[in-house]
Amino acid sequence: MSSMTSAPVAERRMSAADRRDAILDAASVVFGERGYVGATTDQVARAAGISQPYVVRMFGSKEALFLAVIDRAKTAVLEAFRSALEGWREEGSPTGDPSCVLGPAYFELVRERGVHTSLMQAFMQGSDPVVGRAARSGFLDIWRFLREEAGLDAETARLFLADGMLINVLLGLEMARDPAGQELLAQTFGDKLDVLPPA
Amino acid sequence: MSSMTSAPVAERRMSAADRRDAILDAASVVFGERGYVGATTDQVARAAGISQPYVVRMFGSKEALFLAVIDRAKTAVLEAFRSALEGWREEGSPTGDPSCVLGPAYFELVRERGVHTSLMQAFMQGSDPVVGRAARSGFLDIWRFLREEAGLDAETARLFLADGMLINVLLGLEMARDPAGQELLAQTFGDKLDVLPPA
DNA sequence: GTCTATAATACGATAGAC
DNA sequence: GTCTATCGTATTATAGAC
Repeated sequence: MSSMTSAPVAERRMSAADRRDAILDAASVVFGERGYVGATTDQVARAAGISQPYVVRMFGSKEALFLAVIDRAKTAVLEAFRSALEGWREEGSPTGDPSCVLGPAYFELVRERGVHTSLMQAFMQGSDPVVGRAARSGFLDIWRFLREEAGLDAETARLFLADGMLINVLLGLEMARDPAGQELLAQTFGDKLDVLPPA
Repeated sequence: MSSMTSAPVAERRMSAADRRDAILDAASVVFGERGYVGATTDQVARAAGISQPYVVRMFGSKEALFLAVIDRAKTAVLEAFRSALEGWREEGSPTGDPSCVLGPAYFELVRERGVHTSLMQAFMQGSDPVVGRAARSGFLDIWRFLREEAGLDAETARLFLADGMLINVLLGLEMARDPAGQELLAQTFGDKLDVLPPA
């Protein structure tokens, strides 16, 4: 009876791999909202429905957990970009600039909660010896993708990244909480960022 | 002999106002590097050359100190913008877009250490009830300046803000620490952001 | 105006049971 | 695979002296 359910839907016991994914899902959101230092392993544990020591046990340390979170977020961004780029190349590629398909791909990632914000929180930890190095490396991976794989020139890549950083900031600010902020969101990105955190 | 020096140059005793400014200078840098939660009042105190309890005594709480830091940073940005805009209007105003003088004004603020980064750290604390509200309010003040005082249309304001956020991120990443990062800086903003933190 | 000493708490991590 | 109990430490804030 208990062995019939195998989908990862809030079970008491999970395989280590499923549990790991569930923790990463929770951690992405919590780190994205509170930042690397501000988030506690206990908040991650509650969000994942398990005990705090188990979170630490699973990843070894808070630092290792955060590194796993930002690596997964970077991978999600790059996979979304590669998929969009491939689709664009298979089709007629109407305009000469692939950034018009990469932008929508970036917006769609907002649905996968915590991707933009956890990455951004990492970007602001440049002074941390370990996290800072990983954050720079992740940012540079995305830069290299834009320049080398997508073939954007430096100026186009800068404009694209700048828009991305503004999106990240507006999410980090939780701009939709403020009435005037909603107006700003509407004027800048239409309704694509009008997301309120569930809390 | 001791009463002859009155400039705020690392004295043992200062007027409350001078000491307050010195603490804010130190706090801007420390908060900018480590973030609101990651920075400790003790780190601020050491950077300011005084004791930790005195920092707290002076501002009441770490939260109040951070609010003072971001308010001062926002004011510095707006004053730099207003000054640049005024100069542009007094002259011939060659192009029709004031953002070409606001950009350089923003870059010059990098010399005033901690302005961009402490603001950015605040922007990523949107989920904090007190700090988040102040951060949104500060961001909206800058947005309103761009739209209403500088007269930028929504699209131009968005592009300008996006560039600003990218600048903030590259500073937060301390991109100049990485060789490949220096190359990125050179390709995107020339030598205007090639600043290494003294630490 | 500024310090030392310290209280109070929150947090990451470990030990060990089941 | 997961929990409870707990240690050690770092950090904000207060009390009180000078």
